[in-house]
Amino acid sequence: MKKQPLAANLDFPRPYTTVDVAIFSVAGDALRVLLVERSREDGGPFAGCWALPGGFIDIERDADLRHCALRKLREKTGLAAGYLEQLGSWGSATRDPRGWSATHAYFALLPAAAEPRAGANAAEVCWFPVIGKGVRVRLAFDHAEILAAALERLRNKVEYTSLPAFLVPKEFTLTELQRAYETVLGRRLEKSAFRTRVLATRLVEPVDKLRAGPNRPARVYRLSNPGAPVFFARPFSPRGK
Amino acid sequence: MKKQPLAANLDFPRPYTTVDVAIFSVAGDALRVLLVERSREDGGPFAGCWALPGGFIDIERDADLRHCALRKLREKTGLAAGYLEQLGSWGSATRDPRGWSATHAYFALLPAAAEPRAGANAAEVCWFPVIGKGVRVRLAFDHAEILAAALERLRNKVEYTSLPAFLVPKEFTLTELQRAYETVLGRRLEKSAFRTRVLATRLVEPVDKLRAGPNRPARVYRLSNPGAPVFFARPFSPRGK
DNA sequence: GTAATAGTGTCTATCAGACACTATGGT
DNA sequence: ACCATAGTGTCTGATAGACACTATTAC
Repeated sequence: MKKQPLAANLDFPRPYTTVDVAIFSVAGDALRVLLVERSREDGGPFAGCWALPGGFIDIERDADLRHCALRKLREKTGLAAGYLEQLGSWGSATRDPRGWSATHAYFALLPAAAEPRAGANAAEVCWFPVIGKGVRVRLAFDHAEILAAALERLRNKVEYTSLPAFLVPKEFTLTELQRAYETVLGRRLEKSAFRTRVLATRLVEPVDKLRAGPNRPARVYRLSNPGAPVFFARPFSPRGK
Repeated sequence: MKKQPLAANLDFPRPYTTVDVAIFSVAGDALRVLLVERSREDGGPFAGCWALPGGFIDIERDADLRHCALRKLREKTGLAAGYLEQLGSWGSATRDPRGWSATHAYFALLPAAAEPRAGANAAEVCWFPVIGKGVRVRLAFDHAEILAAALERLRNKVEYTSLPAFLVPKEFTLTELQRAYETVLGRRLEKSAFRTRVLATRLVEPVDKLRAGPNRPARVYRLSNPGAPVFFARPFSPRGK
């Protein structure tokens, strides 16, 4: 049985360590995810392939994993995330052809209105519509698997949390919020049940504004506590069983 | 703006990478977690301090993160886990005094009967009762935080999954299963509601045995699908709101 | 008034919790 | 017969979904 290495001897090989972020937003009636095109010139693997934004941890600049994820997000979108959650980690001997590597994956939600200024390397960044469990292009590394996990987590949580509130502008009507839920879930919800649920929690609070239109104006709301999501007691419709 | 390193130049500093496992089981009416005492001789940090079992990834032996976690579990308990789930990852410049490090944390559930043979280094391994959000001893690194997160995840999931079935021997009565739920939750459940829920799902199937006692014998059950946990449509009692 | 969407009230099926009841073996 | 625990039946309160109804603005 092999002993743990001594403190004086920490020079055994270590995995490459990266952070990747699945960044979602809604446009119209579609959920979309931000992807970057990998360089064709630096000789790295999966050249020209689309991938989740991410990269190596910079131990000089990143105080911790979350800060690293926030930095990736900022560099690609120029925006602060409405919501950032750790998704999990993927590590194996084979996921990167250069050797044993592990990535810490996050997922982020951006409000619809906020169009990313597409940071430093604009041409390489693009929104892709989500179709089923992923996107139509082949992704680098195991990013298809990570994206599928992010989508599963997002869709699960939408059933019993207020996460879609982070996909909507700061001020919104209840109908707009309901549309965000429906876009992520891929199915319609009952207006009455939706409003009852949302208003029964302390999720939103009314703003003293009305949204005009060719009809009765809608009350405008904002999040009561923009920092943290709300958990509902039950999912939207009984599943499983 | 700093560029990603070229493929030819991957020699920039990388974080130390470890895997840690919070291993739970029940004994009597108490939930307990397995801890190891850190060596006082190898000059490593937190000497003599209790810690979650874990250590550096061995890129020669560990095919992936999960295998690494299974290896740690096997080395400390000599047992295969009934359940092993990834919990999350913790990484920062300061959590390990030796430098930037990241750990991939898992949590595992062991059946009550299975007493660990306490692997290679028996004297250093010990079960500690869980009290509130952790244990009574000070833990190394940020392991108190990781343990608290594991407990929170476990207690949350117990509300709407069959996880406690992995804390119970292969064959069990419904009352024994209910006790496992109650031990983790820290509160009593209604017998009738509990049985209805458990039997309504395909969680368990009867074994052709009875458990004798100074009373009416109880039917013995086993898991229908020992591989995967079952998710219930609702938590045990409405929370939140 | 009409169109269109905002917002509310009512009914019902479902189900968890409560609790009392019956069942069955050991002594 | 009695005890202790296994296991079941019934009632009730809460609530999500369904759906119809009212409200309010632009035109």
